[in-house]
Parts: sequence; C-alpha cells; structure tokens
Amino acid sequence: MARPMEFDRDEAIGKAIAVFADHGYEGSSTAELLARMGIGRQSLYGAFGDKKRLFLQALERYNAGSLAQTEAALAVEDSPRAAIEAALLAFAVGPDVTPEAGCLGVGSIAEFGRSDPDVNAINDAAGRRFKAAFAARLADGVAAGQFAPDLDPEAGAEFLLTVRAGLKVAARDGAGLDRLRSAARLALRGLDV
Amino acid sequence: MARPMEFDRDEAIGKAIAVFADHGYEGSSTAELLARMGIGRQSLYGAFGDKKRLFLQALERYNAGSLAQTEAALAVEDSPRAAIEAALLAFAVGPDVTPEAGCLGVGSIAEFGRSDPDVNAINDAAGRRFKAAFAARLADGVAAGQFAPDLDPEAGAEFLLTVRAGLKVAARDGAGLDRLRSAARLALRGLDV
DNA sequence: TCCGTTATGGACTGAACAGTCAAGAAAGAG
DNA sequence: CTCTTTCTTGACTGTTCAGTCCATAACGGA
Repeated sequence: MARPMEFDRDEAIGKAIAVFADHGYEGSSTAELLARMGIGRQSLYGAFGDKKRLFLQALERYNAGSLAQTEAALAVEDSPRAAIEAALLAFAVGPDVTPEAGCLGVGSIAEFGRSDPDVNAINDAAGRRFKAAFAARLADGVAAGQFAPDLDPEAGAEFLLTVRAGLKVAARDGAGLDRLRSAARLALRGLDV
Repeated sequence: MARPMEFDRDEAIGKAIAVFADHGYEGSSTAELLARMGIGRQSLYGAFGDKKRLFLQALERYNAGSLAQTEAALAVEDSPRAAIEAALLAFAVGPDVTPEAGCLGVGSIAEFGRSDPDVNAINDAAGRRFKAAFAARLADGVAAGQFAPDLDPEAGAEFLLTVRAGLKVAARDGAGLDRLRSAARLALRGLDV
C-alpha cells in the first residue's frame, strides 16, 4: 500500500516502558522518549497518538508481560508453595532484570492513585487476573494440605498481591534479592497450616 | 528585627505535603503549590528555597509524622501482636485520614528510585528508625512467646516494612480498610509460633 | 518617629514542554 | 515508470514551567 514503518513497534514500546518506569509519567519528557525509543517526533505521534496514549499502551503491555511472567512462574513448580514463592519474586529474577528499574504498575498507582479512569481500567483488569491466578494456586495448596484449611483463597490472593507490591517498592528502594526472598518466605508462612 | 512572615510555616508545609502526595514531585507545579499553600511566589522561594528543597522538607516532615504515628501505635497496645497490627494500619485509620491520599515516602521511592541522594538520605534515615521500632516490638513478642522463637527480629521488621509499603500501595489503589486489615492479619500469621 | 530589615505581590524571563505543520523520502499498486 | 499513500525529518507554535527582579508594605529597634 504505502511506505512501511522503519521501526519495530513493540520494541519501541519496550523502550518507552523503560523510560516511564525510570521517571514516571510526568517526569518523562517527549524528548527523552524519542531519544530512547530511537524514533522521530512525528513517528511517535503518528504511531501512538500522544504521550498519554503511549503511556497507556506501555502500561497495558507491561501488565500483560508481568502477568505472563507470573503465570509462568506459578505453573512451573509442582508444589503450590514453591510456585507462589517463585511468582512473588519473578519480577526480580531472570536474565534481563534490572533491580533498580521501577514497576510501571506500582509506579502508575503511586503517581495517579485512582484519579485517571484509563489507568484505573488497565490496572483493574490486570489486578483481577493476577488475583485469579494466585487464588487458583492457593486453592490447589489448600486442597493439597500445604496451606491452612480455613484459608480463603480470595483473601490470600489479595494479601499476596499486597506483598508483591511491597516487594516491588523495596526493590526500587535498593533491596537485594536476598532481602526480597526473606520477606517473601515470611509472607508465605502466614498461609501455612 | 523586621517584618514577620504572614503564614504559618508548618501549616504551609502540611499543604505542600498534600499536593506532592497527590501528584508526585514532577506532577506538582509551583502554581498549584502556591494556590494550595495559600502563599505568594516570593514567599515560597524566600521561605523554602526552591521546589526541590520544599519537597525535601515536606518529605522529611512527612516521614517524621509517619514515624511518630507508628511509634505511638506500637506503644499503645500491651500485646506486641496487637501493637504491630495497629502500627501496620496506623496510616489508614484515625480522624483526618484520606484513604486515596498518597504516601509521600512510598511515592518518592516510586518516583525517584535510588536516583536522588537527598531523597535517599531522608528515606534511609526514616527507614532505619521504622525498622528499629518494629524490630524492638518483635523482640518483645518473641520473648513473650507470641512469635516464633526462631524469628529474626531484623528480618521480621524488614518484612513488616515491606508489607506496610504494599498496604500503602493497595490503599492508594482504592482498597478499603477491611481489605487492608485482612492482609495485615495474614502477614502477622507469618510471624506466629 | 524614623530606619534597617525582611516579607509580600505582581510583572517578568528564558527554557522546556507537548503537540503541529509542511515538505520530502520510500515503498507498493497499476 | 508513475501515482498514491504513508512514513520521516526538522522547523515551528503557543503554553506552561521554575525561578528572578523590583517596587512596596509591614514590622522591631533606636
């Protein structure tokens, strides 16, 4: 039909995620976004709309990746308990992890609170899936006798998501993997029989 | 000696805390700060230096207040366990609490990470005191047989601070007090005998 | 009462901001 | 080969930003 884009859209969003995670939404200038995404100004506005829509697309993609990573971690281990520990720490382990990099989900909540309906919608949708994934594995663990029989999987999943948010804040504040793991293990003890 | 200030300095910082908690550092314009602090431009620059120094003073005062609130909650209850639960939720209860208001400490960590030495220094100093306060009460609880004898108070305190950060993120995301309390209780179970 | 000092208010400044415009370059369709 | 469509490039715009300047007002000390 016509001239194709010269840049890879997904790759560009990935770079945008890094910028927004570094400085937040307000702290990220279009100039820095352009520089680190490696594209021109008009390309950004043509391909993504504006800064806000770029942010929303970045947040959506970040949440999708984060969810996939979490679900993978939950699935890989046989033991529900080990699976949940791995899922809690999944964001902090792996080859391409930068510990000081911020989490776009937590970052967007800290920055916007509940003030932006678009941000709310994206984070709420992701939150429901995270909760369902943790709750399912918790129910497994209860059935297997690994967790307390009176444990409500819904409440437990909310607790785990809270701990996960706290771990991300701690990581952003410089906590090493050992401290994160120690905290995750104490959290899991709260679910034990 | 000369003309006295027309506004109350502490009160003005309190208003500034609210603005920064709402929108973060980058998201807060000097115009909005002036409007909500109820002072003129020159008064702000004369009394606080510049936006950055105002933010640091706001952060310092916020942390001091938060620490005082936490230590008070830790002291008021006889039972270490009840005291710690109260301390975890102290930020979310009380008369003048706005649940959707952000926490300046968590907010500054989310926004700056470890990139700003001044912010780091303030948050690190506060973090040490929080940790010491929780660790002391944890040691009480271990001695009283309320918590597991093998519990390391330092690691336990780091865990509690992590949970607290997570609770603040959850509150900022709209979680009600009941959900926060449920999560806090599950966290405490991880410390039990 | 007058003077030195400090606070205040409003206008101002240069820089940085997000977003637009218009002209040219690159590709596929015929 | 050429036309049409879309992407790219760089200059540009109006606005908002943090911070400054200066004239004026208010106070305490003498």
